[in-house]
Amino acid sequence: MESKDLKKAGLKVTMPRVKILEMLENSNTRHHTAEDIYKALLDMGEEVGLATVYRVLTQFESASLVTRHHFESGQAVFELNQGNHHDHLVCVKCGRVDEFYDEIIEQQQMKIAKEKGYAITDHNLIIYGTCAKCT
Amino acid sequence: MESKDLKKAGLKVTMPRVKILEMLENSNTRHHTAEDIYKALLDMGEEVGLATVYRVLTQFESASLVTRHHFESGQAVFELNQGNHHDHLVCVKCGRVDEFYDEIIEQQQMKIAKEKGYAITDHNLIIYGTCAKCT
DNA sequence: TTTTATATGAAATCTATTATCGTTACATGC
DNA sequence: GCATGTAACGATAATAGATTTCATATAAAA
Repeated sequence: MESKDLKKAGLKVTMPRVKILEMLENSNTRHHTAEDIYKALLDMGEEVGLATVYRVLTQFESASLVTRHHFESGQAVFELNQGNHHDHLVCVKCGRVDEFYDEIIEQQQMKIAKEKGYAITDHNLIIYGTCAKCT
Repeated sequence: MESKDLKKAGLKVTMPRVKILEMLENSNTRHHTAEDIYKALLDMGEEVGLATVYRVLTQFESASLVTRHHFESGQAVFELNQGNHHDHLVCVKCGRVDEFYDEIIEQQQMKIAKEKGYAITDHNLIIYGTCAKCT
């Protein structure tokens, strides 16, 4: 039941919010642009405005329900926050996105930050390349 | 003498290109938006169009004279390629930017890309945190 | 020089996103 | 269950960053 998540985040349970959350949860891909979500909802016969999709995604981000990624395309990509941290591999040809988590890199980052006198709050690692299909 | 770099890159030696290169080399900050560069040139009394700044930066990127970074803000940031690859530490409080290079992380990235079937073209690692002064 | 291809600036265009504003609908109290 | 105030909505206008267009200017080859 998603409406609990919305209430918990201090957001009124409205049709667009529920539909967008549902769409994100039921989709088989994890990364979506605002435009993607908008079109998917239209295809499902839902009447939602594009402005609302942007608004709701920003609210979801504030409520830590989704994460906004800035890949190289110039358009923001949104991902549902379910569980663990991971980083991304992005194909520069077809746009495919893979995920990975590497303990060694994580630890190395901690070490570097410590050396430079930083207290880590977050980090962002994107590897760009051509995927197996596009090579 | 920068004109050699331009010729080497197969670019005609024109006033805007020379001025932009000079500006990047003489600036005390390493990261610039296109808009920044445009305004800096105007302040120096140079007549250069914004479109030209964008065009030239893109050409410089193709020629590996500069690197284009996509930070959180969504707008592109350009950095002169002088010497070696490095990644960034960004202070979330004061905006300070430090640089680092870590061989272990570099190698680990290669390994991961290989495992996932990717041929790396580039990567982008930003660690966010609070720097020593802001802690 | 003269020529020729390339680069330029100004303005138009495009794309992603945000703001505005009159209308609609959620949820709380009656 | 219904009224009512507040928050959210959708359509559209506006903005910001970046790119394209096109007539003109200019670097460098002949």
